[in-house]
Amino acid sequence: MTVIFSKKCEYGLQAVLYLSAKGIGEIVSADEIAKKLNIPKEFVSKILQSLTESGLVNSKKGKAGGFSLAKEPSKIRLIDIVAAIDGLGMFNTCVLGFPSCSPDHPCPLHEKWGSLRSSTYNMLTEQTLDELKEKTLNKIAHLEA
Amino acid sequence: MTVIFSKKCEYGLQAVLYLSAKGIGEIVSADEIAKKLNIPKEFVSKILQSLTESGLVNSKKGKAGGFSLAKEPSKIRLIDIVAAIDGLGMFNTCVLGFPSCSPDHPCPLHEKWGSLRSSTYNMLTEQTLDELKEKTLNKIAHLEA
DNA sequence: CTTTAATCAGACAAAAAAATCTGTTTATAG
DNA sequence: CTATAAACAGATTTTTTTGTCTGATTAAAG
Repeated sequence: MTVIFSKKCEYGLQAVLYLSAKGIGEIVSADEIAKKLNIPKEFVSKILQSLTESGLVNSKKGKAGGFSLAKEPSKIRLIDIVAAIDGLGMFNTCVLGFPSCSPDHPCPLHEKWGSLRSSTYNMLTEQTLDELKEKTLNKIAHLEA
Repeated sequence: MTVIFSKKCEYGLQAVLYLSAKGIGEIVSADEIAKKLNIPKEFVSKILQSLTESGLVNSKKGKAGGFSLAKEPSKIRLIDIVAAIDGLGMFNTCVLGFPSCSPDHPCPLHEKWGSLRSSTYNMLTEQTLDELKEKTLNKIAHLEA
């Protein structure tokens, strides 16, 4: 099987969307996130720690501590989270794995894939957390099932 | 890092494109493919064996043996190779990893990603080996570098 | 018929990704 | 102050992916 984002990145995106749905400044524990999203607690905790280092998330230690967004949701783009976790390699390496793929020695899919990849990149760059809030709330409402 | 296709699938696509570039019916050894494409020989050999089981490739044992396409290049689509190696999971599982993602309980990216994914699927379905032959030949000509 | 060069089969090894565990530090609440 | 609940740090384990090795089988060529 193949996948666009690593599991780490999927979980990271889910967690950040969850944070944004709770409202700005709201502090949420890794435990709550893990339970609601059905993610291993220690794992999501690690991911949020790394996003804290990246400056996308704030953390507060001690009792009643947890995580919150470090910026306004309108200032956090999906690509920022992807870049922090998976990096942007998928947007500049050859889809067929040719190490030597370049505009002057393109692989057979260079153009076709290039344009799809750009569309994907643009989508992730345009989508900010605030724009997704309503959809995120809807989704979260149905997670109990 | 993330990736669209697994290494196995990348190598499989490269190898099949290589076969198609050599002309229909032409038999090529795993050794030659491995050397030209800079892929571990045993690995590409395994991949071609599996594609043989899938009916996309023919194999011939013994001296002067090797692999060849099992169908006309115009009848082999890229999606066939992807399906045989990586499966089609990436085209029907949630991009954010929500197990419960569906049209009635969509994830926040459901529509936007869905349309990009369809475009990708369509591209892989439309592209057959014969259509890529010229580009493949060009690429192969530059692999020595 | 014997040598050679190939696929094939299946175990094995190494590396990467995903997940878990153990314990420490920190801050709040009682 | 003390108990508690959280992040934090880092080692460890498990699983998956990637890659390697050994030998058996097969077929062509001399």
